[in-house]
Amino acid sequence: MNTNGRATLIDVARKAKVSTATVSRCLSHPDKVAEKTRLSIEAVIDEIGYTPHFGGRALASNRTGMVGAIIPTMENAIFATAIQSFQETLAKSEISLQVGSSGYDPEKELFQVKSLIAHGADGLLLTGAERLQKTTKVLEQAQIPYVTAWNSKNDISKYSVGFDNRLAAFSLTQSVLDFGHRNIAIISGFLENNDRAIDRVLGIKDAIEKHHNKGLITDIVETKYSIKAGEEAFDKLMSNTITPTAIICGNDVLATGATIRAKMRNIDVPGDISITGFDDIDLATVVSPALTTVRVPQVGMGEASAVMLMKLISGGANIKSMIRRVEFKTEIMIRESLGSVPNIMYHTSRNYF
Amino acid sequence: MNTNGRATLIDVARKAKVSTATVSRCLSHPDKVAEKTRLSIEAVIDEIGYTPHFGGRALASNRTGMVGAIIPTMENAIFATAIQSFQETLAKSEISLQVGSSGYDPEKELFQVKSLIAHGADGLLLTGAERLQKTTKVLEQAQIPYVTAWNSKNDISKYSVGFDNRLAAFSLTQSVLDFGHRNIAIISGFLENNDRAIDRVLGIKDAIEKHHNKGLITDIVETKYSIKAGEEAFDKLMSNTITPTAIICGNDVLATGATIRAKMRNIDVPGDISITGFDDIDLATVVSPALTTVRVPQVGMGEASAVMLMKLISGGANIKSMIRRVEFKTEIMIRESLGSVPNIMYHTSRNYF
DNA sequence: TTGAAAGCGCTAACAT
DNA sequence: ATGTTAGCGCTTTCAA
Repeated sequence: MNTNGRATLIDVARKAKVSTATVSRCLSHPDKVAEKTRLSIEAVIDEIGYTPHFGGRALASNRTGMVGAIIPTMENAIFATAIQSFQETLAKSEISLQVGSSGYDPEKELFQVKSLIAHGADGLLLTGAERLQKTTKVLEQAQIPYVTAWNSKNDISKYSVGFDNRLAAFSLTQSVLDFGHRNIAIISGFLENNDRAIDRVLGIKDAIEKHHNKGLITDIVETKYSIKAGEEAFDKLMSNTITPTAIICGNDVLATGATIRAKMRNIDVPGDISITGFDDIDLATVVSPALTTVRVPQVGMGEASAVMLMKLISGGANIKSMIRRVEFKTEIMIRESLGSVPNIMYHTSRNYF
Repeated sequence: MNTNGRATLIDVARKAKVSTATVSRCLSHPDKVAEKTRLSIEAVIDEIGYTPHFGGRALASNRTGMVGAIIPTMENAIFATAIQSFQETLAKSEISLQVGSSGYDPEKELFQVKSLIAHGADGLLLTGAERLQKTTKVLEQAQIPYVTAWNSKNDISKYSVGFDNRLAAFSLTQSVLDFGHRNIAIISGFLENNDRAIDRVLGIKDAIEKHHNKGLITDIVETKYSIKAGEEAFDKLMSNTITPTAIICGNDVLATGATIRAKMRNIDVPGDISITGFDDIDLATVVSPALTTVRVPQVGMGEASAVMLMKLISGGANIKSMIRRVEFKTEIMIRESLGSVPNIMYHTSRNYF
């Protein structure tokens, strides 16, 4: 018993009449201990409810069995789901996960990185490719392995798991153009410090350019990622002098907000206006009409980044030969919220009734 | 430099020409160090990118500045939101959070509890009041402070933050009965090992009993918490010989599934059948018709449990006088999905057209 | 297969 | 205000 009344290795050793070394071995390399010894040690451990002290272990072995992940927020299902599968994959190898959220703020991210390193994370999962120079410096000085997720571009020298946001947005926009839309508005998350959001906007512009600029971006509203913000952005767009026939949203949460507000205002989707999302979370199919969106491989990314990070941590010779980048494909999910451009003639004639 | 090339306190001390104690003090109690000394130490720390080793600190001080939380799953927004506010509240006091998920499995919960204790959690947040005896034993033997959330009953001797699931379900069911419903079905999460789910079912039964059993529970379907499961449960209920006029669901996710499936099958909600949820997450207002549900104080619970846990950890004399239980009120949100019992006459007559 | 003992990096009590 | 030093609980090398 230590001064806090907590059982220690020594207590176990005494009670089992073996040395601390044997108890330690029994825990870390059970196969190197005689069956009989092992059983009696395990009995004692159970009896006095011993759990190894993490600090001692970390100090002696310089490994914690813990990795950290920093995501913008757990409130968006897309991150929650990915982090859940990340965690489940780690748990299979008895690695635990410490989570921090940055709230899309690079300063907060730096703070969390420092905190996780200080707390002995064996490795880190970060969101997106861009961060403060200082953060990168801290990461390198700590020599801590890390994987970035959600963005497979702009990240040549590092380990990353993700998809091409720009390309995905490009494909989605092509579908929108194919439906005949020319006046397109964008509701995006704040672009500053958010490479995923920036890439998505760039992808949209790429597609319009490729169509010889026959498309027009009527407006870009930047706002926070919430349903309410999506609703307000929709209002803003509809109060402009040039209104869009299609709204491309930075994610499903924003698109859901826009769709809800359209319904409130008796604006038909997609009859009067088309709306698209990004991510394909549950909301996308629950809202009515169901959202045309981009399916993002949440679960796959969680698993792949866990596997990559674990390889990086166990290190050794195989690191040089390992895959540094996993790029997932995305899929455009065409659903009801995207339709043809409204026929102006019809609209006009309707006024006669 | 240690063997891993990581900077240590000694490196800082040498470079700053002071003792390790002074560096340590500079980090933990900056006010006890001369301004000048502090500045030069901080400069060195920045220069060589030193971050303190968590294990060493934990070992020496027996505090980690980390707490653990175990929730069933991050995929349900109700837990994600609560855990987010829990984390934000902790972060204000520079306490970090390690999250584990149990998947509603008490064995997994035990595993996570052990893991978090082993990793030096200063305290724990657990979900619900019931757990394996063994888990309780481990918690007590480790003498680790913990708070339970989501259930304010059945937990007299412990520290808890939550609300009365049974009472909330009771009130909700009263509303359902007030609308004239007598044939009521339940779609619940698996009841085994889930005290919140059990309490909700009990609350429903309480209300029906109070109405002199004029109500009838036509069926209880237990299933996992997913939209798809809610859909399938709806099908099951409609294939019974006695069909309900109202379905009370264990949470919003299940209710969303049921509502979606009703729409698919051209069954009008609430015209033909009423549906209620529980939690009031985003889904509840996004699905159409919007769900009548119970608003659960997600953010409040997250904050309150963080505050309570931090008090418990800092300990001292104030523990005896502190509040051991915070019980939040819930609110019934009446929305479109709950309506009057369908008029059979009308239904019959409709067949004439 | 097991034991003895030397640290791992840090904190805090005590000494200066 | 700063330095000295004894551990904190564990792992791991080396020896038996």
